[in-house]
Amino acid sequence: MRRTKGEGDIAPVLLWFRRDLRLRDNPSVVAAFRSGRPVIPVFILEIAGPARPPGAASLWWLDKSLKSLGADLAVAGSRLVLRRGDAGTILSDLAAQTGAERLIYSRVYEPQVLERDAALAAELGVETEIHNASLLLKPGRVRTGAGQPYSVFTPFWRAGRPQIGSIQLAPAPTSLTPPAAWPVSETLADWALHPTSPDWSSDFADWTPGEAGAHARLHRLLDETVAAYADARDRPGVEGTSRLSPHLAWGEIGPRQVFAAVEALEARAPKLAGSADKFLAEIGWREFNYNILGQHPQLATQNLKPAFDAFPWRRAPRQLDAWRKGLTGYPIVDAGMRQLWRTGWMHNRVRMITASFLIKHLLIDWREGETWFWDTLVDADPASNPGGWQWVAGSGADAAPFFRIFNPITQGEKFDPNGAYVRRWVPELAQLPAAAIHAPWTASPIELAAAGVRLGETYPEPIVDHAMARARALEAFKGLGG
DNA sequence: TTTTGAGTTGTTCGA
DNA sequence: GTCGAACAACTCAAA
Repeated sequence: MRRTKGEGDIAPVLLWFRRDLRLRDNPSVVAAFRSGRPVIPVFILEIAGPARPPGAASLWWLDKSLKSLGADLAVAGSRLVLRRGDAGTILSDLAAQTGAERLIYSRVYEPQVLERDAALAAELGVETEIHNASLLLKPGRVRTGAGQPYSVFTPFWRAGRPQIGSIQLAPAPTSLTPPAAWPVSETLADWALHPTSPDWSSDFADWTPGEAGAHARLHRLLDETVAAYADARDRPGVEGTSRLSPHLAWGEIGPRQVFAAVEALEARAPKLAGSADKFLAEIGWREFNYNILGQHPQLATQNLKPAFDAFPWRRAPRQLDAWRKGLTGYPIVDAGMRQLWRTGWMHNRVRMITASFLIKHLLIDWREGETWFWDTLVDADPASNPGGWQWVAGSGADAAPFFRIFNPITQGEKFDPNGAYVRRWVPELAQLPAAAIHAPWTASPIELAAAGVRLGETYPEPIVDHAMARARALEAFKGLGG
């Protein structure tokens, strides 16, 4: 039903939340607040939109994040209107119902979404105001001396970081003017984003989706993690990483906020700068991957290097299944895959090991792994996830050379020396001595018996032999062109 | 235009 | 045990 505007009515603005689920330093929120008009915040769950559909773990996160945003908006005297369906139709209906004359939102930097949004803005018949809430450097902005986009990380970041300039963070508005009447909203319960029968999310409890949880992680990073980041980030058995990735993925915190906070810390504590720069480079990789995605919209499905199109990937459903379930017989691989399944997240070092194992030891198409990660990671990101997989495969930008094949045994011994990570996620091996925990088949029968391990029964034998697999991969990848 | 140095994260082998 | 070289060749980016 169309509301009739009376004398003195001020047309409200529609504030469309997307992957910017925060109030602090959100340019769209600031713009809506400064408009001086009533604000109607809305989130639209697009079932068949242009965006890559979020996986199950991402939807688990979204459920909590929207709840948190709704609560934060309530404190500001506002609400979050939830709708499901086609964004164009819903926004058009909302504008008609509420008399809104302006739509404010932040870009989603997936090329297909950018394209649809441009068409949507043209068709909607209301003024649109578009902001960047999720990147430090807009894709395509950083250029080489010859005016080309970068495809190698190090020169990209060397050139891009100084272009970020000084950052003035915007606070959250204390209040948002409500409209005279609220449009109808669906409920999160309607959407059923939280899994049931079975609820596989019982071990996701360490996460606190939402803006407050994001800032708690940031403060922990600044107070504790950054100082030892350079080394500790490689130790999966230690809390050495920021764990900001899922918060960044949904925009509960923006890279500007993280970058500014870490740079401020570097200024206060120059001794930390080396370690902190290592962390900032990870933020840089996120930027870099969005830069690549902007140039290659099919990053998740097409090899960046066409030479890989001819690669003879193996079809090995049972091995793929063993990989997904964490039953490969290589403890560090299995620990990673189980951590992913149980918690929706995997340590970065172990992501490389498990990805390398799938691609190089099993010769299974990187897209199989990318798809699995997309569905199971709470931080699944449309740029970073395919970018990372293509990097490991060697088909991507600035990719790893083909002969870099991670040895799952030595990687385990090097980065999980006492086996804490394996013991936690592969409990059937927990009683093995450290010397054998990354290669249980090397343990003596006495050690195995004492640890209650029966290879092939309580824990699998390796599904491939490392030396054979390495030689096979070198042969297969040889001559693909680096 | 040509040249040059460099390139996220490794492994293995032989001295 | 430690160390350096080989593992290929290519492409990028800047001088």
